[in-house]
Amino acid sequence: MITCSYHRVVTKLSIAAAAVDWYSIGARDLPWRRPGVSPWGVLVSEIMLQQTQVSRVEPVWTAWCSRWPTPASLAAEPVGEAIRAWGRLGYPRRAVRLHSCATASVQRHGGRVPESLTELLALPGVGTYTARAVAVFAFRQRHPVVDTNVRRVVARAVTGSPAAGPATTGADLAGVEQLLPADPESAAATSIALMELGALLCTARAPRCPECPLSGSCAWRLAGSPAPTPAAATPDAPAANARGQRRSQRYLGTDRQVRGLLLAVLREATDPVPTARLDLVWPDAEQRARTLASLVADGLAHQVGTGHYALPA
DNA sequence: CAAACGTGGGT
DNA sequence: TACCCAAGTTT
Repeated sequence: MITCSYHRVVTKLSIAAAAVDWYSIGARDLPWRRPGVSPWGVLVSEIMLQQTQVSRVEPVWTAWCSRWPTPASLAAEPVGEAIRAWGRLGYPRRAVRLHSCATASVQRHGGRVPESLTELLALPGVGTYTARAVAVFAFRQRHPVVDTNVRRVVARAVTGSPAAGPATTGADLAGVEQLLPADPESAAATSIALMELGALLCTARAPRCPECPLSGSCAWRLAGSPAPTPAAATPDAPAANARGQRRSQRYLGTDRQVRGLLLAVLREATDPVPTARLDLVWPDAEQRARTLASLVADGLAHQVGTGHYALPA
């Protein structure tokens, strides 16, 4: 009873402390973590890092923050410039939303990134994770910050399961809250450490348990590191069908691919592109028309005159 | 709530 | 080589 819950608290605080200790020697030196980075720099990094590897974000973030060191500097340029600077990071609507974040910061928040969770959540492209990441990493507030890495670390170290279950924001936040020290600064350090641990050691595919500071108390290890249940279908990667046939390709031939092909042409052009040139990137005229229209609807492309397209002004 | 949304890293 | 998965958000 008392002893039991006491040990439970000690264990959880130990997880936080061990992760933070490890972080001081194991963490990467990432540019957006360096002293002096503005809240805007943090916001830019968090948006870029959504579903995107660190190694791909680094050069784009550096160039972006050098060119647009403040929300006002980006808001002063056409959104098309943001889309161009986004390069091949993927999910280019994030560039449009980041430009909108800049505009909103200028119009509603005096040119600064807002500090409250509520105001952050009101920014386009800023959801539960990103709002908390900015509030904690840029403004040092005390909130749980739960991304896919943290969910996996907690699933293994605390719950003992091989992988994180489907995202359940409420329960995930409550679970991590239990691990955080009371002091905001320590809580922030814990969140970054858990994320880094998940990214470098407690990885999804081949975890480096021998190097992990939590391995001694990890519930998953203690249970014998059971393998995850086989064919778990993920949203974007459906498992084999009922007849056991090979799974369908996720990307080739999809609207996603065609959008990417089309947008790449617009991004690299300095002048409006004639539709005849866009016709070259994909043979199916109907799919081309559909995806081009979707790019325009998403604010990623703009029709110029009758037969030309360009990045939006 | 499931599906859509890019592009490439790592094994 | 496949194929999973990556600091998620929106509709």
